[in-house]
Amino acid sequence: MTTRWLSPEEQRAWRAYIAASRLLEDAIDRQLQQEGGMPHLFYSVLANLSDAPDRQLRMTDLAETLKITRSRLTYAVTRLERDGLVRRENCRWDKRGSLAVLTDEGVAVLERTAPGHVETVRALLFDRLTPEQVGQLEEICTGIAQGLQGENESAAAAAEDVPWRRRSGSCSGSSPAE
Amino acid sequence: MTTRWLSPEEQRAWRAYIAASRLLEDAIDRQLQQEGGMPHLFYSVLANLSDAPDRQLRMTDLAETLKITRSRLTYAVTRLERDGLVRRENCRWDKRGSLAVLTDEGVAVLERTAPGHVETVRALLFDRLTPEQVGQLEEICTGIAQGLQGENESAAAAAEDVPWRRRSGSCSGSSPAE
DNA sequence: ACAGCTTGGTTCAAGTTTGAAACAAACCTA
DNA sequence: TAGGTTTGTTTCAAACTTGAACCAAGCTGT
Repeated sequence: MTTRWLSPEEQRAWRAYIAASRLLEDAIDRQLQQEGGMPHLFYSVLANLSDAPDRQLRMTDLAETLKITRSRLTYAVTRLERDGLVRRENCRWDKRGSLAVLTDEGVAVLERTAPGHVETVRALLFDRLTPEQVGQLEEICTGIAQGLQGENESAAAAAEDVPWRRRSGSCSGSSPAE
Repeated sequence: MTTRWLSPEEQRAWRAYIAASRLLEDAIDRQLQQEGGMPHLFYSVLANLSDAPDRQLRMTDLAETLKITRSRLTYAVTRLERDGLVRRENCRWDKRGSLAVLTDEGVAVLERTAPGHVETVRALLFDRLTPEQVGQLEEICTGIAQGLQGENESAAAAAEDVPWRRRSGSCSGSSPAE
């Protein structure tokens, strides 16, 4: 079949998206690097741990919610561990498992860093969006993300006998947002 | 001033955005790596050159439209040059300058790779958006991008005597989209 | 109880990105 | 026109990412 190229509208949207996402991530990385000494992803690791029950999470679960590979997470946690912000513990239920635990120092760093980060996200993104646009953005991104995960999961599910997975419960938590 | 945290809606939107952009870039990178042997950024370099008059662009201009640092572009072009897809020439007007020129082989690779790429972008993004959402996405991203550049440029402009810059003309071109 | 498959994590090398120099050519300005 | 600043680009080391092994521990069927 002959390729269906992007329409002018799609093309404009695509280019705008690329530009915006590149600029936004760069800006946020720079801010976090300066004020927190770490890239955005590492901050997200801390933020996610702080939201988790007991401030700890299994590596795979964390990687999954962050949408990154396990090896990338291993690197991040290793670095954060070296800096004393996270500690590793082995999972008692599953001897293969490894838990990343947020240390007190990690909490402190997170609390010190969060305001500047949120301020930045606000200034660069939300202050420039109307409430409707916030809703639109969420809807668009949720759909896209679902589609992208759905692929893997449905493929995986189709290849599996058991379609539902049991996972350690997450949820709740009121802490320095991300 | 006490930090204004993100509202629940903003928080949801932010998380969804992070997830979507991470998954999307990963998927696109994987596709392009497999079928074209290069990451998305490198493809974009080729695509942008192919749109340019004479299939050539100054390094700085290219970096600017791609929203990346000059040193990042230097690396990309060096690699593409090693692979024979791009060639460097020195700018005659400005002996400091360097031009990146798309080679015939570069054109060929681009033409061979573009359909799969566009197909992917379509499947992962546009096929999941209504026409209105495409418009919304463009508007949102354009605004954000402008804001993010505006900062630098207005800061730079404020620090300059001459507010407008002369740049080699760009525009036009009908080629394997990006 | 054991062979074989799956899952959770890490390791390692190769590739890419970052940011701060280093350079050279162009552009003032006195 | 010499000296000082700015602009265009590259270089270099350190940091980060990727993907393909690899290893150990759980699970399965026999």
